[in-house]
Amino acid sequence: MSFKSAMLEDLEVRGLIFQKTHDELDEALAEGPITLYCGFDPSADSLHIGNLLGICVLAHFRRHGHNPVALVGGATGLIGDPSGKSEERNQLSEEVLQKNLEGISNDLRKCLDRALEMHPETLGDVSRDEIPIVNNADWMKPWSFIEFLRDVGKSFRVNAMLAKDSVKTRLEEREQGLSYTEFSYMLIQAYDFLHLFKEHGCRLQVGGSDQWGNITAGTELIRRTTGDSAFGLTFPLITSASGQKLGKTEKGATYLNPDRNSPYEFYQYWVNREDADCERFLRMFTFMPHDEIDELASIIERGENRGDVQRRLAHEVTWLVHGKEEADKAVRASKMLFGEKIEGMTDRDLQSIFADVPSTSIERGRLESGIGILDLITETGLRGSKSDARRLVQDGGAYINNEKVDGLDHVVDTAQLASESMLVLRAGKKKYHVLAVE
RNA sequence: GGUGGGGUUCCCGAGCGGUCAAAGGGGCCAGACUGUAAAUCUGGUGGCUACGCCUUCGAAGGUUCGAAUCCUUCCCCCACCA
Repeated sequence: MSFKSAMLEDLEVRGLIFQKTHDELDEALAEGPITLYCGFDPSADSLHIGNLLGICVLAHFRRHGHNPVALVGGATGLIGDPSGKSEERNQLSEEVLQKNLEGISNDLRKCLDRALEMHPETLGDVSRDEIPIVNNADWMKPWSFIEFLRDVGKSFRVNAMLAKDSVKTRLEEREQGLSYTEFSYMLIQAYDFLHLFKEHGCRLQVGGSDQWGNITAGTELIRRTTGDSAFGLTFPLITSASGQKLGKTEKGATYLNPDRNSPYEFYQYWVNREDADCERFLRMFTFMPHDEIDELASIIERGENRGDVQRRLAHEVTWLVHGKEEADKAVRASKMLFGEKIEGMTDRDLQSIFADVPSTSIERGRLESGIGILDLITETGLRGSKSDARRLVQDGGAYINNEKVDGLDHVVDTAQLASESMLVLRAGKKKYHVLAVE
């Protein structure tokens, strides 16, 4: 398939087109910059990796010179989108919602701005204007129920609503059912589109493939009330090559907010992607030139990947979400946390690298006179008993500053500090503990 | 209420007088290999002042030089009968 617009061409290559409402979108995009939007659900105080694709799609549009608008669902968040949900959602209190709105607006703004500082070689002619972040509560709240039913509800056929996938699936699962509240959700999202169309000249809504029903409800409403046509475009639902949902780990979702998941954890999420996912993810989530991605892909194809491709991917995405400085730090921390000898560091460095690692402080005097390794391992809680600690050392699984402890009678003293006042103990491959003298 | 079977270490499960800190498997912990993956392989898996000692086999008593193993009582599970 060939496109007139560079924009759709690019999205196609990136694998980001799932469905679009009509092909005229291509012409519209070729003619010049258009305004488009994507909505984000305030179900938590931070977005997570599952939301990242929407951000990236907006960013791709922005880098092509179009004008994205981000919508946060201050109104819809009070209702709950039934799309793709098997059960009725818990309603959020106004207070929590407010906090969530601030959190995700913050995430959105940062990412969308950083998207412009990356890869100038693929950056088009763009506007540096601040991206509008709008809240649908601002225009939904003033409506009275009666007025909304008369003005907006009139344009919806229940038959059509019932036919939508999001509604149909829920009704078929009789156990769950669907509240009137959630059933009405699509009216609000449809009205959002109409509102943005009128007020911001917004002609395109993008979203995940599960949003198709809500998006087309919007384009229909615009056609009925104004006679104009607006567009919808969805991107595919992303799963890993092995079928895992994007962003999910054993511990749950990985969030964009550094207070929830540190930049290091975020970076690690991407480092741990399978080979088979790397090329796709590089295209979707980074702004690297395609020939550069081709090159990385060929490394994997030749079977020569030693994790470099993942590290490259991780650095790019971490930069987008947490900034370059944090991304670089995550790279350094990863080296330390995966075996590189720790020495000649400052307390500050160690503190930031091992921020999430448990630590114990100890009196300077005790360390000066030396502490047996077995005592140290039990006191720091790395092992629960001395017998257990003994086994660890015998197995060769005990490390100080990433150097293997040589024997059971090893004595630790101040000479082994890796920085002014800290040293790093390790049990096995991953379990770290920071010891600090006070 | 009656009869039969059973409660073993993190879990499952063998053991039925000394050779039992207790087979085997799972899990877990390490190590090797590797790319911070998976798989595989190796070792370990009650505690301690450690070639020895102490505490563990539902609970409490008892027999015995010696008990997870035998006896008594109690508690709890399961099956069948009423």
